[in-house]
Amino acid sequence: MADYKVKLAANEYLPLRDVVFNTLKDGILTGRLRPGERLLENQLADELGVSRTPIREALRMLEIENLVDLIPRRGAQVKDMSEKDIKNVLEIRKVLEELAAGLAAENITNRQIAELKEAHRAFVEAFDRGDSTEVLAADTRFHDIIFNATGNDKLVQIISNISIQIYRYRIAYLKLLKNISVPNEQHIALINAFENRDVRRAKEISREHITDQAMEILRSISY
Amino acid sequence: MADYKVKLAANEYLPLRDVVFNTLKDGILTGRLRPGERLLENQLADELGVSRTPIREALRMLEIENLVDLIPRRGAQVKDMSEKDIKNVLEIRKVLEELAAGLAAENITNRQIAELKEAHRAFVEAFDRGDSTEVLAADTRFHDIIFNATGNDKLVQIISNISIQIYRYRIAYLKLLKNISVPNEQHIALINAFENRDVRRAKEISREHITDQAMEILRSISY
DNA sequence: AAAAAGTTTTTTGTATACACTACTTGTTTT
DNA sequence: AAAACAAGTAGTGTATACAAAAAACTTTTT
Repeated sequence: MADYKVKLAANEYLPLRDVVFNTLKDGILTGRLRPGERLLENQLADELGVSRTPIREALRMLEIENLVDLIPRRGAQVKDMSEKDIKNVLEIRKVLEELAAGLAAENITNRQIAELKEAHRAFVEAFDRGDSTEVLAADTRFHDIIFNATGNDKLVQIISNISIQIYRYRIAYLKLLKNISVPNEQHIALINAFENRDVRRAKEISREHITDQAMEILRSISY
Repeated sequence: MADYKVKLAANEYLPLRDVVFNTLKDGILTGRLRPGERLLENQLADELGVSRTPIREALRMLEIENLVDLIPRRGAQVKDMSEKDIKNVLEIRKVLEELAAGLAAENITNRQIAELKEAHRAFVEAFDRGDSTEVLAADTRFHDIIFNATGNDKLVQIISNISIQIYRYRIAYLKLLKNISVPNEQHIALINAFENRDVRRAKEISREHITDQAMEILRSISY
């Protein structure tokens, strides 16, 4: 009874490489580390209070995750994305989200639909409060529930992977969002389609939703 | 004039981590390293004649690439895929290949169409010779030409990433392939759609092609 | 003053050392 | 004989050392 704490502590172990990986990833996603910025091993090691070994391993992981560019003997830098890259990613996201919406409509549970409603409520409420960080968090949660409802783990992973690449630009777009009515209606319509297990309609709304969002993101980056 | 060799040599440099990464990747794809097999750092270091450092970095990369599983303090092993995982991947591949076929129909050059015909010719010829390795190589080439014709680098990368995960099982399927007439007709019809820049038709055939292939792969693994 | 050559400094690449955890084997206890 | 315990062994995690290349800075040459 008293040893659950010990067990928890045992599971809390994370290799330093993963701590570094998460720290750098977060830094890149939030924009604290800017595109093009050099990532010097010694400097990072000093800042994070570890040796170069876990830093280097984390950089290799970030390279494969497409968050940093790595040139042999030259070092690493935060990946920069061109407008074309963003367009390309959004194009992929569109078909994957559509696939996800269709699968979710087939497999979603009532419990998950309730969670979806709750996430949407938080989304609207955060927007009214003007809390753009929470707007993004709630929106991400809303979509994550859908992905998990697909029952396709690989899809969850791939969408999360490509979403991460454009996360920075999605923040920018949501901060500029003045009117919530369109995404609001789309979320409600999507929940509705799920309640009716209407695959065709869920795909249709999803496609629309991502297309609209893509247009807004692209507009917001070409200031 | 004489220094092109020097220049080549200069560009030939690859860090050991990348050499190790490529070696292990190839081993996993060809099946020399079996699913579930443990990858011991010391053993690999001895076999490849390098220290543990590049081995470890390569293992981190392979983890993110989803080719190995990595449990902290326990080590790495070649990733095993369940039938469900394979189904999941094929489901994703279907929509991405369809997207690729549509984009390719819009953007493909006559030069690329010629390459496509050549790859298809090699495919048929290898099949007639009973050379299943070359069948797979030619088929891969055929699809790679299409991906590159999309003009969407991110798509190329993601499809290659997920294709790699099921590469082992695609080999098995192609080795069992007794009759080439269906893929043969589909390839020809696809080339035809490209020649006419017929987006809708290209997508349709692609969907069919991958659906058929998926069914065959799934049948071949559930012996 | 600009270019070239040489020198120092910074940074990455690789190997190695040591600590600590997980596993194995053998022993003791019941 | 099974379970519990205790070495001993093998393996991963992290830090550090040194080599080699790239970058920055100086000096020399023109």
